[in-house]
Amino acid sequence: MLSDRQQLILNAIVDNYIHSAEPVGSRTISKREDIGFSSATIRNEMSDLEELGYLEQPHTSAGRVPSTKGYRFYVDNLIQPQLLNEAELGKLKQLFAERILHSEQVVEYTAQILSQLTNYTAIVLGPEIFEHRLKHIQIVPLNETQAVAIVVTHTGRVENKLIDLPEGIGASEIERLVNLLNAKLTDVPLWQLRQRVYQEISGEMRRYAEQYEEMLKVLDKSLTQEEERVYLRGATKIMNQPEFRDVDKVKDILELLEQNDQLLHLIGMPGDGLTVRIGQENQLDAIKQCSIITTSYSLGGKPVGMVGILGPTRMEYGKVITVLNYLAEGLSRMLTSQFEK
Amino acid sequence: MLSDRQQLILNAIVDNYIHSAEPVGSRTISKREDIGFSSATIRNEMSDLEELGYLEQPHTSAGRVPSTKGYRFYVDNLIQPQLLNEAELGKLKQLFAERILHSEQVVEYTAQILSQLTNYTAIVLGPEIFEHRLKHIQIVPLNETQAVAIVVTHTGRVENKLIDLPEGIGASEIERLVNLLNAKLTDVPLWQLRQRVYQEISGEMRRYAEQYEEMLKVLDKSLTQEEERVYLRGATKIMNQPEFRDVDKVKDILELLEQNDQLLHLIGMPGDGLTVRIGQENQLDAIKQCSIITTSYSLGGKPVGMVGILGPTRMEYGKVITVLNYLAEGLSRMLTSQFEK
DNA sequence: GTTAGCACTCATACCTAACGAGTGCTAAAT
DNA sequence: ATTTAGCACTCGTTAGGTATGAGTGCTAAC
Repeated sequence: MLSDRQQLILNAIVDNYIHSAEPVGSRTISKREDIGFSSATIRNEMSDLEELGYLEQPHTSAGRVPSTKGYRFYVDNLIQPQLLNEAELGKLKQLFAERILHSEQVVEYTAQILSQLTNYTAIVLGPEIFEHRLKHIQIVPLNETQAVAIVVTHTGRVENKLIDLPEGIGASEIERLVNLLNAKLTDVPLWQLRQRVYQEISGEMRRYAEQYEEMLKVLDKSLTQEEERVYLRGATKIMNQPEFRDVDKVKDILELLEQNDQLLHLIGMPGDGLTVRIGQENQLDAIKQCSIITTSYSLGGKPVGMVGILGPTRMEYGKVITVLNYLAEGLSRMLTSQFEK
Repeated sequence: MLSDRQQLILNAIVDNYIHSAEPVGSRTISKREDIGFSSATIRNEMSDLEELGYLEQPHTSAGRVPSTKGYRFYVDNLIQPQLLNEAELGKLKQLFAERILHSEQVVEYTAQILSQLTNYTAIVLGPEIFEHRLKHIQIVPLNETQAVAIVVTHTGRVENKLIDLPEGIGASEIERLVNLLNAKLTDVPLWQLRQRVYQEISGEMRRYAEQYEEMLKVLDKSLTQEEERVYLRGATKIMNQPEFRDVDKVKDILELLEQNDQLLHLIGMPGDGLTVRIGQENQLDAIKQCSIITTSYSLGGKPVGMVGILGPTRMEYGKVITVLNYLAEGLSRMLTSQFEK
């Protein structure tokens, strides 16, 4: 375990490096107000910290830089919660004051503001719709073979899907089906829909005609649609970081961020609380020099989505964590209140 | 006007530069198979071409590089239509073979394929819905104060908007309104909707109650929604270009591309045919070292959307133009056939 | 245990010289 | 009148060599 002084010094080094982006030397630390030792003492401690794996030296005559282990210790033990200033708080409150918005849009704005506030890249995973309850279902035929199935949830989310109609089905039959579905399935949570369709409806429907068998398959398809929506904002912010002035490094990262499915991996699954993945701890090579902080937001106590920040390992962990917590909480409150109406 | 030989040489220089990205010297040109002159002769011609403004010299002891004017002449007069190879054609045909897709999704894939095929950045503007005819309209109340208005067009496009309900309006009244709307407005082109609502419906509605006045405003709002959808793919491709190995240059461009409204400016309005904007000809500083080639695709003869490519001024104009034309035509055919059903 | 002092390391900046790609001009060849 | 060979000249790029200084590690004194 690290001594108090070692912790003090490690903290000072990480802190300094986060703001300067330059390897920090013993003299710099000894000059800090909160440190009362000479550079020689610091040097000795630094040497020890390096031996223990908390610091690294780019080359012999340079200062020290925190290692992944160093950041990890910093995040787990040293970090102090940071308060937001007026302007920042204002922006956040403004977001949650918006009223006439789909929950989806709120999430989109959240990503925007998250990125603006932190100057890092924001990744937000839209709320999973499992918990949402069916408000209305509609099937609109376009021609003899195609129709659009539309599902509206009680929070105002609208999903739609183009479907192929079974041959020989008529408008009136579709209408009958839609009425039946609305009568039986309103207020059923989406995650139960498939099951309920089979349990309650299929029996009744089978009476009508064998086309319904086909129809059922189609319905099933349109109900299980569950597109993952990830919002990415401020992807270019990484280029403001001095350690990413190299096109090749940046390219790998941005190419990664261009792929939606990779974003899903990065952001993780709802349910994990605040998670910090630092540098080497990341699986993907492209972001081994980055850190990702994520947390989930919830709806009625159940986690349904994620908000996250991607930045350099040399990230302002304190601030980012504060902002993320604040936003996740706000989002949760907002969604929950919408949910309970 | 340029002599035949000058044109031949200019063509050779642009061609060479496009593939090498290095200033091209007189010897390089004289060694080409299609050129039968010594380097000295080429030098003299180059000197003339520079004086005329078609070429530029980065510095005295370097070769020549085409100026914007040079590229312009190349594009307008020298370029030869390029044929696509098997693999490329295959990919394009595959796209248009897909059947069960919203037109919106086809457009999205188009951007993807465009970028893959050219190795440049693709920008595609989704089809404007003016021409689309109303198939179905639905208003789903969520609670006492809010509802979702849904508009389905006959091509299967679904628009939805969260709206505030006027106070005191009941579910049955909404239903009556929706029925009225569907009865009167089906098959009306979207661009006429607002007008028709006022002309035909408002009179009848006014009879019911004064709430409808409020309701009308809301409807109007939800019908005029017309979100511009721009699809951007392969934004990072620009980093493959040797002249964009500099983070600062790339940053400006990518930041521009992050802003949806700016993308709209870049891509232009449907209606313009094939347009090439080269380097300095672009308004925005960030892309004065880039060229943009756009063309529109249409629906039933009327232009409704745009496809475009953003690349370095040193772009493979011939190939890009071929691909764009091919895709725009294919898209038009596909949309039109869907439209006519 | 702490600190002052000092030799040592090594990335960076700066300078200079050599190199060579490419030009422009002139004079000879066609 | 063109075209071309020849050659001096320009200037960006590269390589080598040195000075600089930030920072270390070690030792000896406090």
